Amino acid sequence: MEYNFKEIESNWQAYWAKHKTFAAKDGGDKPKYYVLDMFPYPSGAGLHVGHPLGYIASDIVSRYKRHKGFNVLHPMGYDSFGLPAEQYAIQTGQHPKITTEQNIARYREQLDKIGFSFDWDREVRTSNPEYYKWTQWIFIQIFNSWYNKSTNKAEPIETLINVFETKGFNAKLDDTLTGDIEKDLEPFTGEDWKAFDEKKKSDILMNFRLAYLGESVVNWCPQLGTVLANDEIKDGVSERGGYPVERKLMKQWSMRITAYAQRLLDRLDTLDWTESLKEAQRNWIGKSEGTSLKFKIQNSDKTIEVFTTRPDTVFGVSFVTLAPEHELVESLTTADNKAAVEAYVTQAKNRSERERQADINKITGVFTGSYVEHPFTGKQVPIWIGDYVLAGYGTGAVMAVPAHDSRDYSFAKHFGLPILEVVAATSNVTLSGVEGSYDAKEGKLINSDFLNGLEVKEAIKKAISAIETKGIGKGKVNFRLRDAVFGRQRYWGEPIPVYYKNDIPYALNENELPLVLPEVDKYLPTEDGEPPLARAASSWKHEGKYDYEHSTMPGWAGSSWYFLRYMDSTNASVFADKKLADYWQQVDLYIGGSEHATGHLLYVRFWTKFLKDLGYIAIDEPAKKLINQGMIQGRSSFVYRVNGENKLVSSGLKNNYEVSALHVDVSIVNNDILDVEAFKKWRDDFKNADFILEDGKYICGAEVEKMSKSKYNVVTPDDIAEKFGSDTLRLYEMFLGPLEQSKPWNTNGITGVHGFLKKLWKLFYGSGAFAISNDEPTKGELKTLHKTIKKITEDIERFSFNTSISNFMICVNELTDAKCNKRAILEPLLICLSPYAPHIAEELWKQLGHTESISTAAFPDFNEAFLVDDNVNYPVSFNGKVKFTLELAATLTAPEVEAIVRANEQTAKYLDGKEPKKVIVVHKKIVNMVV
RNA sequence: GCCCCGGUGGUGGAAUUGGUAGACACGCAGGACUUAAAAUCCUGUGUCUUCGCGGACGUACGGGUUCAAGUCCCGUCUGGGGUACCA
Repeated sequence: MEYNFKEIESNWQAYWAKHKTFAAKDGGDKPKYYVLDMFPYPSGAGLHVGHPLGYIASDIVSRYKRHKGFNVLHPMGYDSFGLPAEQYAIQTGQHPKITTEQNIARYREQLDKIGFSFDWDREVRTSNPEYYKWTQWIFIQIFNSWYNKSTNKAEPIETLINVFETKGFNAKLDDTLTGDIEKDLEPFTGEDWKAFDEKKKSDILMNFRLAYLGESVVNWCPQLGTVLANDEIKDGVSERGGYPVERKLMKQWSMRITAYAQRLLDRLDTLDWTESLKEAQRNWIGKSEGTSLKFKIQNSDKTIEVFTTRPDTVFGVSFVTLAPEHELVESLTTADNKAAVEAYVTQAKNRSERERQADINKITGVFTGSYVEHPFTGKQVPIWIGDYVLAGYGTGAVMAVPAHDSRDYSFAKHFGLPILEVVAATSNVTLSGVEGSYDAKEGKLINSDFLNGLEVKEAIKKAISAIETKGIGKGKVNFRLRDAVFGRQRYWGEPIPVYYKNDIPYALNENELPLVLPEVDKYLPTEDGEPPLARAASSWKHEGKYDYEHSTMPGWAGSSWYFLRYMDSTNASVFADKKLADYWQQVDLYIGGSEHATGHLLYVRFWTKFLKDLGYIAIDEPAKKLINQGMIQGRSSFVYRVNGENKLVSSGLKNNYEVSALHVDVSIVNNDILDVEAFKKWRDDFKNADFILEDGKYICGAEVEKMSKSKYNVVTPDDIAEKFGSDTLRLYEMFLGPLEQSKPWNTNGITGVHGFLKKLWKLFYGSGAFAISNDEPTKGELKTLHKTIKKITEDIERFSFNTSISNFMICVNELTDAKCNKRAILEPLLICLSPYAPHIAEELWKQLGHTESISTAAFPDFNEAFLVDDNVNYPVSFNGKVKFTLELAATLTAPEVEAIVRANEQTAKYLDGKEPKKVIVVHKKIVNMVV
């Protein structure tokens, strides 16, 4: 019988679905193991071969862990809110719900064909009201919480109200309450608080709530009609669609992720994630330690506060620079400079994000006309305005030390400001002065009064203590991380469960959830620029009276807790039962793309810590181990048209002509050879074209690009499954190379893995009919088997799937050579292979007479005894170069080996009568003679 | 600019702790079977040199440590990704 993969695969997929073979049990004696894939956004284009790469890897691990006796949770779902379905809705009027459902159906069909062992009973969809009810619920918990710096965790807002009622609040003294994360507020007493009206109380609490409504400069994307988070912007344009982004001051819902900055940073060290990913998060969080320092403004009682990481260079300050948005700009500007400053500030504020990035090297600024006093020398220091200083970071003002900061240096050079050197570079570093500044944190202080002669590190300490003694500043930590903007002015997202009464936002009660997304007539903003939900406003009101919030949640809301919902996906009374959450704990293995490094993976860590703080779950990190699968790029094929003629020239001859390259559908190209007839059919306009061939073939050009419809280079898993079967697809995707590595898709080697499966089949069906022997295996056969078991186990444990496939090939090659069809060998081999190629493994397992799925079989143990060789093949080298090998008994000791090698006649040849200076024998490894 | 990860045959890649570089697969060449093709099987395949035995070279480049380096150290070049006035 032939290896009929189509029949085998569809049969077993039906069997698994019918018997719920892969349903996880919520408890039991087996240890648990949770394998999670980053769930997909179901796009209209369907899956291409790049998407399942990570799913195949996680499926192999899941199946392997089941064989190893684990209770495995391996779920799948859909991140089903998002922009593409909404953009499509705007164009066509079709409800995004319908588009989304169609896309999900298509995804499901494709996923099923690959034979994944998902527990589909636990599927989640973020756009289902039963799901987003709990996303809204979590939002409300966050809204109703504040961050207590002294206990270092989130607490219910009531505990804060309690403090206000009894002690009041004073931002200057109350470090524990503010923790440097909130804005300055007018101090008030407990009595004051009780006397405040509802609105005032609400406004004050907004400064502390972890989900809050606040005015902030946001990234506004006019084309998408919404604000975007920093991680949704790439190169100054939106990640989705590539539209320009502007800065705009808006009232917005935000999440106070900055409260968790330190914890998000600290816990990274304990995670088994790749170093590059942890590094990306560290950079994004961007902790920097320094000090605040106040400069007194001349002829005024006001001060300018700056943040610096180099207080040691304070004697090198030659000017102070303010951000154009700084609140003191107006009051500091003297009459003479007023016109220039106003013009500059207006211009700076209106520059879009993209313009700022485009002329990053263009130095602009203006003098205010005012001066501050140097806190130690008392000398006057001019105050400038420059847009290289960011309003949102630190205090929005810097002390400029041009000799030791390259940005200050460029500014000083450009405007002819003095450059004062205060750190002498260590001898091995070139001194500054000529071109550029000396930024390094090493060297000795000079021209710096009481700091002279100190090393930079000591000088920093001494400067901070001097500053603190003088009461003009204190040691401080700053983070680059910003609070996450949480509102989106879009339709297809979770409604934010808030309504407004007398201009005060109130969260809904739990029993009012879910707040279901209302129907609207159009998916566009209203005429006066309100978000689409405002279109429903006339009938969509809380208690029939109060307006709901009209913005919706961002894409990352639903994905920030979905790993918890899988534990208890259908529970209607809680987001996840505490018992189940305690049982499944955290994700043991999480696989997904590295593009989520600073978005999803920070947010999900944030929400997990929050839920832990409030006692809903026991863990504070979502995933113990995380692997980033590489991207599979497309490999585009090209034909070359001779300009101005209906003539196509093969790639190797194209240099003889003036040509333009045209993308050609990769499905009609095989090993770079174009199927000319198919091409004529595909492009009707070329049906009469001349083809200039080389060696009778039309060779296409190729280039690696992103896989996309417009480049005609999309290969779907369905195409491959149709031609070779899903087991071949699974093996081939793994065989391509290391999981983490990005690589272009190329089917050139697929026949190799397909041939491997056929060879395996032949071990059972060698003579045409199924034939298996119950004979005792030979020593050699056992060695082959156990070597394979050992390698495969090691490979899976270190996620090296490509080498597993090679090892299976070696094994089957050896068994084929040995003409082995023995049950004692083939049965364990099938179990090893079943995580990789489950359909063929199940089928042959059944042929062997088993009635239960192979997934219930225990993974075979490997026995070291079968691997021990009687002989060792010693490479003998002279001066490190191997000249010959010698097969010697393994029982020989190192000195015995040396003696035999010395006595060998070939050795004599290479020694040429000389006595070796030294002989190294590494037992059971190698012999090296130094001549 | 800064940070991270890479660079090995014609190609994808292997070499887990410093111990026979190139496993496995593709491609290519030759052969068997076949009227023919497909499928399958066998042999060869890093480069240079040699009729052959053999020899020399070889993991981006230049140095170093070591009996021994793809692997460790220093420097350079180069590709990819992230990030960017973060004081």
